[in-house]
Amino acid sequence: MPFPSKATKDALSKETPFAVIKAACSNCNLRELCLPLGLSDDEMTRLDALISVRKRVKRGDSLYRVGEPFEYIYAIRSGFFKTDVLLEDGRDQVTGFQMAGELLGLDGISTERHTCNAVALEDSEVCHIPFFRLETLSREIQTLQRHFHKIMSREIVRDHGVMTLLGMMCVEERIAAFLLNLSQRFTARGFSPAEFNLRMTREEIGSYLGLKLETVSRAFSRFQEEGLIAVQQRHIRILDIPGLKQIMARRNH
Amino acid sequence: MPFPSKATKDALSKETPFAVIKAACSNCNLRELCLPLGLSDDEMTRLDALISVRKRVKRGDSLYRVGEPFEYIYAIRSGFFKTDVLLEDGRDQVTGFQMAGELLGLDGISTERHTCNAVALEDSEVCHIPFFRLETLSREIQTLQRHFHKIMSREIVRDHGVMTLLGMMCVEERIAAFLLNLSQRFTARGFSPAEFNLRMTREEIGSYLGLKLETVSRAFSRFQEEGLIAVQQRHIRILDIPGLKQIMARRNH
DNA sequence: ATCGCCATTTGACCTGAGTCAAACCATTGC
DNA sequence: GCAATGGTTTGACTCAGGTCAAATGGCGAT
Repeated sequence: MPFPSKATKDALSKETPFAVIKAACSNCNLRELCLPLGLSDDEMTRLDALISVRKRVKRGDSLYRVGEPFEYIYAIRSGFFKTDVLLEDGRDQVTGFQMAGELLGLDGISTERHTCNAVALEDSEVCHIPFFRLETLSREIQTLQRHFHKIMSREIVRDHGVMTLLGMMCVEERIAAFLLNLSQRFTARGFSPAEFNLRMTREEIGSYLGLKLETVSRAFSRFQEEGLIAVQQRHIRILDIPGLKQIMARRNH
Repeated sequence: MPFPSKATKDALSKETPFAVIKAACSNCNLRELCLPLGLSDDEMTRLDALISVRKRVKRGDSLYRVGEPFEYIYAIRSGFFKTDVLLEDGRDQVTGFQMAGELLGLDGISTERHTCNAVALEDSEVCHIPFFRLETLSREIQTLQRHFHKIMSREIVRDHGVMTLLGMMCVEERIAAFLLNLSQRFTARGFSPAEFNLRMTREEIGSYLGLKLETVSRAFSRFQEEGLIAVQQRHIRILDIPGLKQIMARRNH
């Protein structure tokens, strides 16, 4: 990257409103990862027409909260989110981390109310896609319909993966799986597979992986001692990807 | 129920092929739980036209297996299924239990291959719904499209619930949640909320809940001692529904 | 009716992850 | 520059749930 991400972010935040509004799927560099995948130019223009709003969400702010009426699904243009559900007693379970090109809000379709909270873990930009108009359009454009169904199904498959992780993996396997997953997703976005900044706290990682923050911290330290990774606070360098993969293979139980 | 379930099952299995083929959504008593919800008579007839096949799956047989090409989604007409994913080392995680009126196979849409196994836990009957024709039809019938999207979204929300369970509930909470969930689903199907037969082994329950079979067995015994339930092998009588709910509320951690 | 096979239950013991507590470190506001 | 804040690391100890093993009980096949 020519600029550190801080600088890029500042530049973006100085864009004129005009520029922000004009931006849409057709000239978005995420279109191969996001909803418009596979659409013709003409079809993409029609999808563009739906997405009138693109909004900034500041780090720590929520995009939507449990119980709010469902109206949009959201495509992350830039930034990083977590979704979580709260139990009555106040503690919460992180159900996912989402990055650029991924969709948020699919959980709301079922009851037309959001069933989780989506919180920005860094300053982010999201495209608002009016869901009911998206349904209309996907009745007209088969490619769009198909791809939307695939995205929903992919979310179900991802969730099954998390269940497997929570149901039968030990600490080290969970952490290895987590790091490899992030690495793979950063790679798909043109970033380094081996070096990145975590946007979330140890506690959030722990919540996602069904562990306590101390356990996450200890696992990172142990991986560091073993030369698998180099951790410095939120900065991670993966030194031995095959080594991490092997941790998940050698199941000793 | 006028007859014990054994007798009903035998009667069904003696139906003529003719009767089996004619049966379809329009005269299915599950239509209010299943895909056709909300369709007009005319629309339902068009959905019927897709569903040419209804098949029996014997207890222990699989409806589909990981890696098989995806072509249909399946509506359970009668019976009981589990879905599971296998890890390389042979152990498996049960990702769900499905009963009459629920859909199977949504996981396959994303890659057009099945990503889990669906196994009948008792002799069952399923309607085969050719997915690509369903997509076509749902481009024409808005109600069908909407309802299908809701079903997929509901599955995502359900999965989040399981993550919460696996990520932060203790043994007793998991078992209570499991029993209450079954109770509620049986109720929705017109059966007793308080008395039913488990179709799955302790091991399968354990796999679903992230526990070992011995732990499941002990929890059942403890609940029995406390007068919350009466267990006799696979037969469960829930004696104190509020008591079970309270277990999930009084979070002591 | 009986045999053999599983599923289930129960007990005794063990261990991996949680808990509690203290120290450390980086960042931000004054 | 310093203090306050909040995230992170590390250590010592505990315990919920896992492991291993043995006894029991149902049920299908013959």
